[in-house]
Amino acid sequence: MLMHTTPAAASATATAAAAASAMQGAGRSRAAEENQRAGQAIADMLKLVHDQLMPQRRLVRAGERIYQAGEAFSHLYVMNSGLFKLVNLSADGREQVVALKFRGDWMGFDGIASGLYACDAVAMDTGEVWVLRYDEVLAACANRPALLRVLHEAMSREIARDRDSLMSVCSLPADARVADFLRYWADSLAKRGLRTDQITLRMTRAEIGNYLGMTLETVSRALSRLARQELIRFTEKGRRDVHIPDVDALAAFVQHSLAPTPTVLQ
Amino acid sequence: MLMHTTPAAASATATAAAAASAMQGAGRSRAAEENQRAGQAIADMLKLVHDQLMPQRRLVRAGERIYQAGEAFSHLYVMNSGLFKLVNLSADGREQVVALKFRGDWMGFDGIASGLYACDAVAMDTGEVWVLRYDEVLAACANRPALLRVLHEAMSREIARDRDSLMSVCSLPADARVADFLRYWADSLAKRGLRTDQITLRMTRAEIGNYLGMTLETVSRALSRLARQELIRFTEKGRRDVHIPDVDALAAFVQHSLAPTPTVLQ
DNA sequence: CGGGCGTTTGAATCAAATCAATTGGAGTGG
DNA sequence: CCACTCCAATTGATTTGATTCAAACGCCCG
Repeated sequence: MLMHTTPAAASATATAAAAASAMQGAGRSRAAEENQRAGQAIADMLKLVHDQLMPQRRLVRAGERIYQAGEAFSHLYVMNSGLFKLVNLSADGREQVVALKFRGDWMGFDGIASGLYACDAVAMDTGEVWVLRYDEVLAACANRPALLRVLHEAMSREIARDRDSLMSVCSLPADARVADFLRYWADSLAKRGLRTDQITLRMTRAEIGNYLGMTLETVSRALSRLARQELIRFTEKGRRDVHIPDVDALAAFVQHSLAPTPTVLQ
Repeated sequence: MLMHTTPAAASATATAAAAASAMQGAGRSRAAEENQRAGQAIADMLKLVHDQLMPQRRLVRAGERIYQAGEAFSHLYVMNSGLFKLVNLSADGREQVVALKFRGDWMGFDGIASGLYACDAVAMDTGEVWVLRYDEVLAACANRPALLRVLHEAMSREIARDRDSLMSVCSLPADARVADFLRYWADSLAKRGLRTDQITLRMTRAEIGNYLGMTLETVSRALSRLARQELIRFTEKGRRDVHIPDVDALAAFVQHSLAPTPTVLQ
């Protein structure tokens, strides 16, 4: 069983936590800076929305649905805290988690075109969402370019993200897909100023598998293999909490899983 | 080599085609109506964009790239004719077709958030795209709510479509995925007032496979199996042209490929 | 006519799904 | 506090659908 932690990787792992706070290496600190900028952008966006639109706040608990597929579209939602999943359902009853939403993300865009929401938005944790009437948002945007800008950025980000998901599902083997999922989750937390070394998956293996296009057993095996390679670690009690010693090592694992040796090709 | 057309499947196929053609009644005509409405909406949108923004026209030939991943974002593009693919590329050099674009579709949204285009937009056929400076679009939207509406609808549609793609890739076996791809293509043509019984795929098997997350051989086999079940037919010369006798039968095939018998479940 | 691609098809292999059994916590109630 | 149930998760054995490797075909074009 190939020991994947090469000396380089191991030292990277060991220093990662320290580096993040002490911010020693060039690449590392640039990533950290970028995350901080992103975090500031999210905070600024929330402040702008809050000040300009004075949204109604709504508290949600795990399992609550903010909107449902087929319902008439009327509102957009901005997450202030918590965690949501968006669940698409097809004509024949298949259900599929198509996106995860964190603080600062918008929900409901899928309903604009057809006038009906295309998916369910389900809270996976207690949290607070801001409720915005779409027509009021539009009205407010008319004379506030900054507001329109953040709205478009949110939609654009969603488009780009959905495509990354598609790419991951289409081109990565199971283990790498799970690794990429964890990497993305950690990244999302980092951009929001939260610690990334210890993340609590509020999803069952079945839900993760559904999101990633694989069975729950495959998710479980993939996690076990990642743990065996020390790319992740489980906390003593329970296996819902995942410790990620080094996000970069996870990212590297994803990259190398397709190109064993990046042969000099064009 | 197991003959895949069991008596049950064969009769189902046979009756599906008959039913669909016989069913000039309710379902069929409603779908046709809907397509016509969609076609009108596209035409209206193009007229609006044309009149309000007086876009610069640009003619493209197969293989030309309208924009590239990493390039600074500045313009949006609206397709007036032709066919485009959007190709994402990852850090490690994987390439992935993430979307197909037809007349009336917008391109470039992915660049708004980050300020850089996230993918390549490649023409697959000669065509005409309208070139719009994003800042001019925004300026024009300020006092023209209708323009803002069509812009948002385009983004919304893209989000919804991307999620449908993800769902298809995650939850359908290879044959159904190819069937769903053809169904979607035919549907897109129908919405644009074009004939759907005879479609010309301007993609190689390798490209289709890349888009659908499978190998070119699997695409080829899937097409052969669909042809054997008479869900599609190849024209005498060449196998780039696909004849779809009945789009509804294709859709039915997709639906039944997961739930053999919709057991009375909940 | 012959080379070069794109496609098809077959056979072997492999990764992931399926089937099945077991473990491990969280929660409940005696 | 322990026994009990229930559900999530893990792990193993087997099957299966898709990939890989390989060969042959058909078509377009110089």
